[in-house]
This record gives sequence, C-alpha cells and structure tokens, in this order.
Amino acid sequence: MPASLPSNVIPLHVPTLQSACSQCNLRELCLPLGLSDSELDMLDAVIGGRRKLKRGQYLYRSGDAFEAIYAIKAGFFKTDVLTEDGRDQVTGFQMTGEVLGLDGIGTELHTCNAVALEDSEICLIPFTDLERLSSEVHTLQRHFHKMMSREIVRDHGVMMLLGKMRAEERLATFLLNLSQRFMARGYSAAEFHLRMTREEIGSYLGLKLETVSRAFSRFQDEGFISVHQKHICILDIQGLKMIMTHPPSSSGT
Amino acid sequence: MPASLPSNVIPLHVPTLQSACSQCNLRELCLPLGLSDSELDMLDAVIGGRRKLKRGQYLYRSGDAFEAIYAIKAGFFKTDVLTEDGRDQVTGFQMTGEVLGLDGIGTELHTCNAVALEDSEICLIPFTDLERLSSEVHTLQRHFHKMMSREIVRDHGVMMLLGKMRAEERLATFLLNLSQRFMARGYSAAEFHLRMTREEIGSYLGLKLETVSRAFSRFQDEGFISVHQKHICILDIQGLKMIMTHPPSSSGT
DNA sequence: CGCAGTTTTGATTCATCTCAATTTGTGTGG
DNA sequence: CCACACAAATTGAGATGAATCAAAACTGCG
Repeated sequence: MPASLPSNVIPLHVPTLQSACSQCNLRELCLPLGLSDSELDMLDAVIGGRRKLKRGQYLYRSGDAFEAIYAIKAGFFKTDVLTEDGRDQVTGFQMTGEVLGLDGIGTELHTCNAVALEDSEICLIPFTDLERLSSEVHTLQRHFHKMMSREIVRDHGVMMLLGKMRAEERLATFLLNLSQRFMARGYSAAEFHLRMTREEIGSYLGLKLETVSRAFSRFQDEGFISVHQKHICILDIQGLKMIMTHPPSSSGT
Repeated sequence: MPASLPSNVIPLHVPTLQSACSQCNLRELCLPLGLSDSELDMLDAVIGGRRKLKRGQYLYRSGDAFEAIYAIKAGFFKTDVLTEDGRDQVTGFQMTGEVLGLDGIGTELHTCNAVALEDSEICLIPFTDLERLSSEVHTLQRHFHKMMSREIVRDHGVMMLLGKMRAEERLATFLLNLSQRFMARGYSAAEFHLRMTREEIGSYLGLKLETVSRAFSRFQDEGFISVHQKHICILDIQGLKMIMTHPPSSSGT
C-alpha cells in the first residue's frame, strides 16, 4: 500500500466504480499527473475490466493475439522468451503499478510469456481504445510514450548488466533495483520477500541458479545482507553499491 | 538502394523537396503504408530538416536534451551506454531506414550516445510535431507505436543472446541478423562490409575482441564464412543457423 | 510426517578473459 | 608513390570465473 495514501481509506464497493482509475490508489504510479476530472472519467471508460490470476497462471503467452495492455493492480509477474531449442530467458519482473504487454504492439502478437508469480490482479486496457483516447488527451499520449521509452531504457540497463558485469555485480544491481521499487511503493527498502526462485533470478541475470545462491551466501558472509530462503534483509546498502560499481579487477572497456 | 525501386529514378533537386518524405526512396522502410497524399504532405511538414555527420561524429550524447527522433537516411550508427565506472556497452547498430533517439522520450534526456560509424545523413523529426501529427493521423500513430514496441522486442532478443548463448552462437546470430537487414535494403545478404570494429562487435555481444576474432577465424576454418578484415562473405547460411540454434552441449534452461 | 521442490555447498571442468607478441591494414605527409 | 606511424586484427599461452555434476539440507505442503 503506497505510503502516500492514508491506510484508513475505506474501499468503495459500488459496482460502477470497481474498475475506475479515478478511485484507484495506484493512479500515482500508472497514470500521468495533471489529468482533469473529465479526462479521468474518459480514462475510466477505457479500462476493459479486471482479471485475477492465481500464482503460476499465464496472463498471456508468446504467440497470443495482442489486444490489450495490462496494468498490474496487485501482484507480481515475470516475463520470459523461449528459443526454438528450448532455452528460456526471463526478460523482466513486474510489480504493482507496472505495465505488461507492450511487446505485442509491433506484430499484434505477444512475443513473450507473462506469468503471475503470486496471486495477482490486473486492469485490462484494450489497446485500440487506449490509442483512440491518447490521440484526444495529450497528457495521456505523452505518458504512454514515456512508458514505452522507459521500457527501452530499462532494457539497455539489462544489456549492460548482462554484457559487462560479473555475477556478484549483477546480483547486487538486481537487489538494489528491487529494493528501490519496493520503496517507491511504500514498502520497506531493506526487507522484502523474493517472489521468484533462484533459477528465475539466474535466468534474468544470465547465471545458473547455483551461482546466484553462492553470491547470496557471499553477500551474507560479508555482512551486506541476510538471506533466509526468499526473505532478504539489506544490512549495508553502501556495501552493495560498492560491489555494483567497483568491479574487483580492472574496470573499463 | 532498395531493390523494389528502379535505380534509374532521377533524384529531384528542387530545394523544397529535398527533405520531403513523399520523395524519399526510403519511405517503405520508415513510414507506414497506406498514407494518403494529403497525409504524406503533412508528414513532410514534420521533418525538421536533415543533418550530415562524418564518421565518428556524435548525433547525440547521453544527457543531451531530447527534442527529436532521427531517421537514418544513409549511413550506419552505433548506440552505447556508459556506467559511472567507465564500462561501455554497445546497445545497437542502426542502418539506413532505422530510427534513433527513442530512448530520450521517457526522461526528456538522451540516455545513450549515438555515433556515426561512417559518413551518414539523418532526417530530424521534432518529437512534439510528431506527437501532434500522430494524434491526427491514426496510421502514423499506430506505426510509431509499433516501432517502439519492435525496439522492445529486439532488446529482448539481445537479452536472450547475452544471457543464454555462447560466444559462437552470439556471433552467428549477429551475422545472420546483419545479413537479413542488408538484404531487406536491397544489398547482398551474403557479402557485406562490417562498419564496426571487433571491439564494438564484442561490446555489443558481451565478449572481448579477441573472442570475436577467434570465432570469426573458426567460422572461416569451418567454411561457414570468409573473413578479410571487415569484409565478410557468408558461404553457408545453414551452417551458421545450425550454430545459432544447436548449442554444442546440453540445450535448455 | 514424509515427499517434492528448492536451496545450499563442494569438487571439478570448461569457456572465455587476460596478457602478450605479431601481422595486417590505413591514413598522412614528404 | 612510398614510407612511416598508428590502429585494428590475429594468434598463442596461461589464468580465472562461472558452469557442471553431485550430494546434502532445508521448506512447505498435503
């Protein structure tokens, strides 16, 4: 629950408001600022409903027809791509307030799988409706473009991670990124629960699960974090940042 | 020169048409199909001019204010990102008909560097003008969204490459990708000139330049390609495809 | 309480990096 | 046009980080 909102807000149960962005306490995360009331009403009309997913369920699969993008109302997802020869690369982990499905716009087919890593709920936004509305509401158009661009920039960061960093730098970067995103949502930056397995972390980071496990153990031995299975406490943020930016041997190139 | 157009078209030199998309023989590459004449005229009005760059010149740098996206009229570019500790990851190579600058939309600052790898010429498209026009011309809006989405999907492919492939698979994938893009532009798919150094290829593929060089040599020894410095002939596409999809040892996860 | 999935840890192997020397190519100026 | 200097590419030998193979420990769920 975002810290910026009082936790004593009583949720409305009026049916017509159930899927209303204007009533959603996530709107600071997934919507542009400065929409007028009338614009918010238009946006409410665009939301094509909600959908709940159990842990392990697919929101969409590679090859599915693309029709909508999805805002995560609650929960945690991973996206991954497969090669024909069966190799599997996790391309991202998405949490509350983030958006899924942008990969499908280009070909009108989804190009990756999106799986819930815990029981989750999403808002479905039919893409043609979104495009129509965004051509009328300039701030929404701009917001959508920024969202796509940020996804590209994020992917560049992952390329840097995969192309240039060693195992421990990758894991430190990953933990600090998660920490920051939990913090932005009003959760603790220091203590959190991993929703994914070591294997999924490894797939995302281009490492084997044993390597991920060993790096966790070493961070713990060094006193940077404490690890109990999926429960993580960050004890020394600066230490992790040092690992991320100060490669043991020669930097550069 | 795209094969789909006769090579005897005489270029127009009327000043007012010099930067006109409607007269550009690249329009099949970088524009949506099915624009009416009046829509094309509107598009022409959006182009904010041209710019020529010498080899080695920067089109933009990380941190520059974002104002426009750039369509490559002729030439070859690389984009790269730097970490604070000086490591440098090439995030892509862009050729004629492709677009640069999408990274800057999210923060209104460019987040990577774009450098010409040969003398080049770009069309400058002021972003606010593009957004305005795309909200009026639906096919243009759709085309722009597809372009951004394809960039995301392309990046996912690079993540797969960096996260899951071995050195020779990466290089084979890279060569086949270049080959296909040259072919789409009417050039030979089998024979081409690399515009980038081994070090830049290595940076893109997450490898050291020596490893790239060794992989080239091995491909040549196996008879898949012939290499003379930057001149490449692909002799056995199937062989390269086998390398790409049939990892030597165990496949999968 | 036991089983299956997950995680940890250890021993060994292997792909790629690193360091170093040599060759080849390119651009410049006499 | 040639020679020189510098950048790029190749090749070899050895070091190393992560993968692989293997086994044990932990967790949570029925």
